[in-house]
Amino acid sequence: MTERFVDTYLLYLLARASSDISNQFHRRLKNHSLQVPEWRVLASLSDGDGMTVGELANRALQHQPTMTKIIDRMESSGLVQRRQGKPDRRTVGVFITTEGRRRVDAALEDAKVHEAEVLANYSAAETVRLKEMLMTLISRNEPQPHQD
Amino acid sequence: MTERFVDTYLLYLLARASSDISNQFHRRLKNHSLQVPEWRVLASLSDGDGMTVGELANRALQHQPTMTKIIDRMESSGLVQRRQGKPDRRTVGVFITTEGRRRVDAALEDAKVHEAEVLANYSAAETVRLKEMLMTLISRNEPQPHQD
DNA sequence: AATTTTTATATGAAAAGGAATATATTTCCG
DNA sequence: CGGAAATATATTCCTTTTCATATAAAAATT
Repeated sequence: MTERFVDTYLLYLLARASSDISNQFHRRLKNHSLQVPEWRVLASLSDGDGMTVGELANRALQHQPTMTKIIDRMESSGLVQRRQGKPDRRTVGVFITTEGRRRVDAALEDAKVHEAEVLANYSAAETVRLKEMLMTLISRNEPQPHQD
Repeated sequence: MTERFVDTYLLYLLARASSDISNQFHRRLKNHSLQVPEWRVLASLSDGDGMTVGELANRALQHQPTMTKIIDRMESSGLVQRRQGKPDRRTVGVFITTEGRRRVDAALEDAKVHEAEVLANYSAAETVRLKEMLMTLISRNEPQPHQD
């Protein structure tokens, strides 16, 4: 078993940790009859009062045209609703429906349980430390507004 | 700006950090005329002597049928080559070609430079600590062999 | 105020991905 | 040994994503 470049490459470690642990949870989503993009949208909408398509795309780490289509499908299946809200009439507000909320609530509980399991071997202090490191990494690497 | 569930959710922090930082690097890949899956495969193959399709799928965090198709495309464009190697004749070895190596070498240098930039504000000790935490997280959450 | 530039969302064609399954080979176990 | 189960890869069909661009509204410029 040779030592390979990617084994200590930060981007690989992040991608592998994210992928492995997310996949664990995604298997549980089946119990809630939710697809991954649906979960991401509903979780984002769960504790605010609506977001625009663009905000959702950013939150759910998707491109904007992808999010438009995800919202199309979720609107068809009654999980969310589009509604003009803001004075800026270019934006489109997306709101969770009663049915959407019903479906996401159980998944949210499951997410908290799953997170606790993942962190079961960590002390509270270690958990905080881990999350702080990730938040620092994120804030230091926020996407720059596009420029050529 | 309300505090939302996902803002402190471990899976979200991992996905966001991975996504933001990976996207930074993926923009640089264009300079090397490499697509993301091509980069992942070539980086995986760069310092060994061939891997099977299954090993590559695992390394590159892709499903096996997806990897089969990635290899199809990369073989067409001359970056890798399929070759039976092992005694187990079910497996198919994938090897980097001279052209593949030529293309990946510059990208590898760039990856190291980029990683150094991302970690510029971290001391050596902090860098080690961050990577160790990720490696621990990974080893504690390795995918279990499938069972029903 | 009219024109240009930027920003937010949507659309359409092409590419990629995913789930289920087929095929070939190997391993397991009576 | 011989058949059943398991494993590695490929294939098929269908869904989703991506890239480029269109459209509409707002902001900036003159």
